[in-house]
Amino acid sequence: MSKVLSAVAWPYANGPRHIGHVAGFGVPSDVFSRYMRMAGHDVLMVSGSDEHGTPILIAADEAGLTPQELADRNHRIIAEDLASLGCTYDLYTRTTTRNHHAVVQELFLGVYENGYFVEQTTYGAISPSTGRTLPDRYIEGTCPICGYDGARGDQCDNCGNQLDPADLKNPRSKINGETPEFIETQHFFLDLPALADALKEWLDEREATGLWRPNVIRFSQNILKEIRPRAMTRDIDWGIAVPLDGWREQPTKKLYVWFDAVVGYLSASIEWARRTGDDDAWRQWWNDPEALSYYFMGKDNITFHSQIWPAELLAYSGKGSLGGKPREYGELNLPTEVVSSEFLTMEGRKFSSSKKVVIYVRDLLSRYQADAFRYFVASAGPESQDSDFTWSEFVRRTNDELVAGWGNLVNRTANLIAKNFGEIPPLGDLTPEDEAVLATAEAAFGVVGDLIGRHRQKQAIGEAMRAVGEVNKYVSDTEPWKIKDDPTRLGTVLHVVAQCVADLNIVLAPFLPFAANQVDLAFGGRGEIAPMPRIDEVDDLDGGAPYPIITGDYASAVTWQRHPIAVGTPVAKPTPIFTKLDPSIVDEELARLA
RNA sequence: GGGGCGGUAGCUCAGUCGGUUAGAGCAGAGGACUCAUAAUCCUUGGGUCGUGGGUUCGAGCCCCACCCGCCCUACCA
Repeated sequence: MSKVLSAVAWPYANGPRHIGHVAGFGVPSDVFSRYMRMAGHDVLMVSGSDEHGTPILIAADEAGLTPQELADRNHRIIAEDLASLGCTYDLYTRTTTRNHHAVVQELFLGVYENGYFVEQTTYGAISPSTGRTLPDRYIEGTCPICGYDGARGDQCDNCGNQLDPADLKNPRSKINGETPEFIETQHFFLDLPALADALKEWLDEREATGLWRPNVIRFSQNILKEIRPRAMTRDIDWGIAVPLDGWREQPTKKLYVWFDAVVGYLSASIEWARRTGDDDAWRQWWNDPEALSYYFMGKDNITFHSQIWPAELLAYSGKGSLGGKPREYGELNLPTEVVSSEFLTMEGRKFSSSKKVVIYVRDLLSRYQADAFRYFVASAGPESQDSDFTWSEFVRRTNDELVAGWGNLVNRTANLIAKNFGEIPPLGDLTPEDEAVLATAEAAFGVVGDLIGRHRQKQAIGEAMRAVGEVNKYVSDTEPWKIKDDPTRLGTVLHVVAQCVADLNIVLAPFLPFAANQVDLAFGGRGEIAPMPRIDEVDDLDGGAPYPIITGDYASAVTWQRHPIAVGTPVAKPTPIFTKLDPSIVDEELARLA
């Protein structure tokens, strides 16, 4: 039994999230966390909405809202979506809480006092009308190399060269068309070179475990080679103030959104502890070197989780080449594992909200079962390479595997028992094939659990479904419908099948939590083996505005082992648990994309 | 441009340290069964492992070059 931190990527709140996002971090992190709880570990699963930064400012301007209003709206939508998916966060919060601001500033001060910030003057573009930084990608003009007129400040899409926005001819703001002003501006840079040795040591140690996905560890080691200081402040009026005299008062100097967002893992843990009434409870996951931490994200975020965030933690803890000592949070644990997924594409194309190549989470969940989507992601998601979501494949996986395989096994088993006994019959003498199928079902706990623990969820659910197939085969082989004149043998067979179904239902529960409860209910249980998250409306702990969070009581999760079924438990004729999809939905959904 | 990942059956993918005849699911073909949402079970056809070289007794796997897709590299997040 270990302390396990499940640190889940923070969705950016400039709009609702699409299914590619939740396929990358949402479903895998929940499957892992559910399993680890069932296996007896003490899991703390945290995340929240990432609400600062330029894109939110721009989206708010376009919508005629303040950034806070926009963030409020999207935070609620994203939280509802994640809860509907069944994601069991101990706390899903947001970055605009006063607690988060205070924790970020404490981290900043720790890093600052230990000397890991350097002040540098840079030359950058601002919008003359707002005084805000104009990020390179929001400037366009004529490429100085090829003369293409639609070049962005960071790169020319025509010739592919990387550019400096100051070199663009006729530069203009993509936001409002005005000519940017180039000014000198002071910023704090995180002294990554002073942390490089410590980062390398940590990565080497992690690599030696052999547990990280190869591309993640290789990529992480590689970016260490060209390490340089990175700006951690911005000229922007939406973000967290720099907690230093002379900076705090400046309305357009804020911490870089990425400095702030990754601190969310810590601030959310602290907020969770404060809400439980034990203010220091978070320290069991952060200060104890034995505690484990797993970070779930898409591959575009690897650099922030295997370099920036560990660097912040090392700097705060005083473990870089400049030394130093931690402040009140003490020495903080570095990630045990950065679990990065690849990308999901949509009918062969990249997701794009503007091009309408998109399926929002809530649209999908309004028409289909959350478990059907979770099954698709677990069995066909972008776990270790990019994968493609197509509606025809979604229909096929749902109908041919989930409904026809697992759903049918559950259904035929409950039907046979309801029809012949109305309750779980007693077990008679066991034949070798009875023993074999029981052994297969029980072995699934070890096989599937081990694979989930090693983040091989595709293989894990494949093994679970293979066991489902073997039980289906057992039913066909024993032909219980032909042995009605031998009630003892019939009862034995049906008891064996019911036990296997109960076993596999637990094994599948991390993947299919909604179905797990329905199956449990169908076989006379209370339907509570897979706990569900809830949304609470809470007050800000430090006097800010109220907001919704995801939380829940997950202690009741069934344990990861065979629970012998009780003879005499009533079993009624079931209603099908999974909905079979009409193939015509493929055309309907494709029409929505056009 | 630089770094990285990938390309295996019609589709989606697995393939450990280089080792026998390259696997699974689905789709296709044939059969069995009837408890079950026409579900299930059995049998079966299907491959130039992106291309071209190389190393080796032996290459899907290692090396080189090239083609294609994707990610990172940027003050997006």
